[in-house]
Amino acid sequence: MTDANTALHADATRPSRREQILQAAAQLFAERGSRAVGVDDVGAAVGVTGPAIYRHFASKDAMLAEMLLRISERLLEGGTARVAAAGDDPMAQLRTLIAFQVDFALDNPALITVHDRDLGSLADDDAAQVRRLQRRYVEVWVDVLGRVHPTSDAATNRARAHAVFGLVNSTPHSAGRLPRRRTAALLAAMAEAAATAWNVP
Amino acid sequence: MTDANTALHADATRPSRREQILQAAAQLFAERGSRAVGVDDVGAAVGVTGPAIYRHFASKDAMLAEMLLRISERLLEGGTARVAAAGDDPMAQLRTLIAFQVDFALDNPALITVHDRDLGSLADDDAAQVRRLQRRYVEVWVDVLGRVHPTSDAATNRARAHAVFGLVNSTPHSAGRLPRRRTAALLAAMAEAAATAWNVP
DNA sequence: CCCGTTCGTGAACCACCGTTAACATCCCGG
DNA sequence: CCGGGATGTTAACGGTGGTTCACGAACGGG
Repeated sequence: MTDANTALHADATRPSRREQILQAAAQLFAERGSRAVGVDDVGAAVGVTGPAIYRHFASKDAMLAEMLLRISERLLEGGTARVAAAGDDPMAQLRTLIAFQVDFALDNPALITVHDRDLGSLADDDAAQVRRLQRRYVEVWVDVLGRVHPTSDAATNRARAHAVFGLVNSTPHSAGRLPRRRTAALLAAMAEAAATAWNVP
Repeated sequence: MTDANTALHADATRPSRREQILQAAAQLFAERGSRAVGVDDVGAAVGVTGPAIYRHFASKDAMLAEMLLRISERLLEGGTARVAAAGDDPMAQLRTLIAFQVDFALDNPALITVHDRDLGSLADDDAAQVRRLQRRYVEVWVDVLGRVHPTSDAATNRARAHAVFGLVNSTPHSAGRLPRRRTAALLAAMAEAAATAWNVP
């Protein structure tokens, strides 16, 4: 009871502190790398001292784990939902997937950065779980790409998917210099051109 | 004299130990991140103890600095050389640039990984110098892209360049699963398609 | 043959950082 | 009004890891 009540209480009246911490930590982790960021830094970013964090997270690693798990879940969930809502046309599915990934990357450049930089700083089981989710998300892309390129094998389409991710996830390197609308349109056009490139073995 | 002799001696008869260390360190840094790798790890990877490294490098940071500086220099140098040797045709220039970047990324996935993950772990002046080199390399691309897309402004072409880098530098995520030739061809085709995508503001 | 340089080792030093413990404060429900 | 849980604070502990030091061995040239 205490457990459920606590959780409810925390999640209902307090989307605050815990989320604040996660968000601030994501920002700091993206800027300097999780290992270079101290617990005190994260605390300071939300106006508390370092050890206060342990009232909300079991450990620094648990913070990172929850962060990465959430990202992977959001991507997988959003990706499958978009594809499901896109009808049967493979190109339409591809375009929604691209739009989804572009939006996510533009909305959360910090999460994108942390997502593929600090996976290695995770405990083995957490890392494995994140990788499972990532793999499933990649498979969503591979399925769609497989319908766009019926003659390519899965390995090729996996490489294609990773290449498109790399393209879209370049936002942390080029963000802010261009108005968001233009960046989104540019990335979407480039991603579609890359994903549908035809003169390939 | 001592200095010159030492340097000559070291570089002539000994492309060995120092280079070994840099290479092993690059590998380890790419796998776990520079901050997660101890000097003992690097030493062990080349068959010596940790402190032995200080016979070859002033500090762990100096190692990383030299590593990143070399990468940036090789990219800038190679890129400018290729463009210069490619004649006046913008598309030919773009294709050599792409081929160059693809080859580099496939030959040195570890360096690619470290290059944009551990820049933040560098002393301010070293980081600034690396960034200067990076920027000049990007400008090489921006110039070429500017001739391919005469109606786009420089900011757009910078975003384009970063997107292409992201695409090509996805090799660490998808390497090994496909034969190198096929990966190279695929990435080159995708990169060219992305770089020349036309339906853009 | 011996001196100095190079390269390496093992031990010790020291700073940093994640984590825990002990103690305050605030606030809400009975 | 009062007791307990949630939330913080400061101080301290302990491990890790970069760096330095004092010393040894190989080795090439005068």
